[in-house]
Amino acid sequence: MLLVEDEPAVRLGVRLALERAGHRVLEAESAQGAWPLLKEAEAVILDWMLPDEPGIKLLERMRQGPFPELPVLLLTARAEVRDRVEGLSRGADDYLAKPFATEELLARLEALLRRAGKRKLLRRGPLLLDLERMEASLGGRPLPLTRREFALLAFLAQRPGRVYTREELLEAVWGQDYLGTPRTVDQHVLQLREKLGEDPKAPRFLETVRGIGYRFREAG
Amino acid sequence: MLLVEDEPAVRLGVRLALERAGHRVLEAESAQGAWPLLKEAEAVILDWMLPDEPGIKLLERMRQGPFPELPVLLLTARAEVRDRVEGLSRGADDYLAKPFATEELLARLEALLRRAGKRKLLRRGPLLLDLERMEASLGGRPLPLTRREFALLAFLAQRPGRVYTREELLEAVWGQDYLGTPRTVDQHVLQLREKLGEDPKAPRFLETVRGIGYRFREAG
DNA sequence: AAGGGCTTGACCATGCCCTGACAAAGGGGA
DNA sequence: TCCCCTTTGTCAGGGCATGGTCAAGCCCTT
Repeated sequence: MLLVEDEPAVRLGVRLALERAGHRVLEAESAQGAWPLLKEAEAVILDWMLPDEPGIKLLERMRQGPFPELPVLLLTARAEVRDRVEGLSRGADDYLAKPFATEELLARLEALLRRAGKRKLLRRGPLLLDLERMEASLGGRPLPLTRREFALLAFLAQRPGRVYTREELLEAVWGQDYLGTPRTVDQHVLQLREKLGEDPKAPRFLETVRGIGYRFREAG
Repeated sequence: MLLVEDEPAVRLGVRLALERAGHRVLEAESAQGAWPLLKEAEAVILDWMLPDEPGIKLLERMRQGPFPELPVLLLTARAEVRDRVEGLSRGADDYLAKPFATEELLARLEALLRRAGKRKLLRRGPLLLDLERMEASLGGRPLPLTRREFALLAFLAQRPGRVYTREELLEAVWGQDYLGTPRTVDQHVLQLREKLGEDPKAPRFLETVRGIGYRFREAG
């Protein structure tokens, strides 16, 4: 997620909101600074006015250049119909008028990503699972998980609050014909907890339900 | 029971198996054909690949549309973890890899229906017992119970007003081959009363019937 | 051959469960 | 009413099942 915005206060606010929502954030203060970061980005939040050139100019170069598809959300101080039309016609996928609520921003971004990538994302607080790519991130930082770990975590996170026995987990994640100790599940839970930075006393995500099994903690 | 499968041979085989097991079977060969039949179905057996669109697409539309809860068993030729994760993450309740034994199918379907329908809740005034999750709450607050405590309380709460001897409780909750003092029951009743915040003089839930045993107090 | 992922068995900490002992309460008879 | 016996409440300690953790080995991929 690339954030191109020259005003520090706005940049900080948006950045924090994005990270809270599980995005990894790159920043740039100018069109020039943004250009080399584009190839890292899945989407761009672009200010209309930038110190070196109008954001819309950058957008135009992107569209005619190597990034014809990259989702762009345009931030503008002017909310006039005229600007809106201009922005969209020049290749923005959506726009948002300042001042805006961060929730609004997040919601639009979500919609944008969904429309653009049709990627299936599973978000649980700071934890983000990209089910299509089998990639995970925590608080914006990429989280390297193995296949089993990812599959187990994704399965549990699918229904927060529901408790699964080790046998159910083995069947769902390992396959119905799997033979092996139920304790294997424990081991993977251990690995996951470590990678997730869980406090052994008060896990944020993976809870043990003594005598039964494990569950993903409900939101809140 | 709605069966969505384009290959006639498979469809026939599964259909016969389902009917032998006492299910009424609706059939569809495509996603499009399946849609209007959904509202009749108690559960869906859905092929991953269909002539008009992937079964998983249909599933997605169901989940986001009018059938967020309908149990779905996904049939897939691919048994890879990746597909499994994707399928389950998109809202399937279970999956089965082709080729499969019809017995296997029936067994899973059975489990599915049981799981779907059997979210049994037991409510006794402010006390709420979720028999599936083995979770209890009192007046809206979660009530942490151990396995034994929960089993004992749930058993007594099944029939309020009925008195059980310690021997009956031991047999029902501990198992018929259990050896041990009947006084063990007392201990667990004690624990339960404490957790339930009972007034020793006038218990709201767990009553002692002197000379006989215990009972769950009748409502009112 | 090397490396990483997966699995397993072993060992250890924790907390549940059970028990035995003692205190308290109920109930019947004089 | 008082006494005594039975029944139940309560407490604390120990055994044991359960889960956490570690390390070694297997297997697959590179």
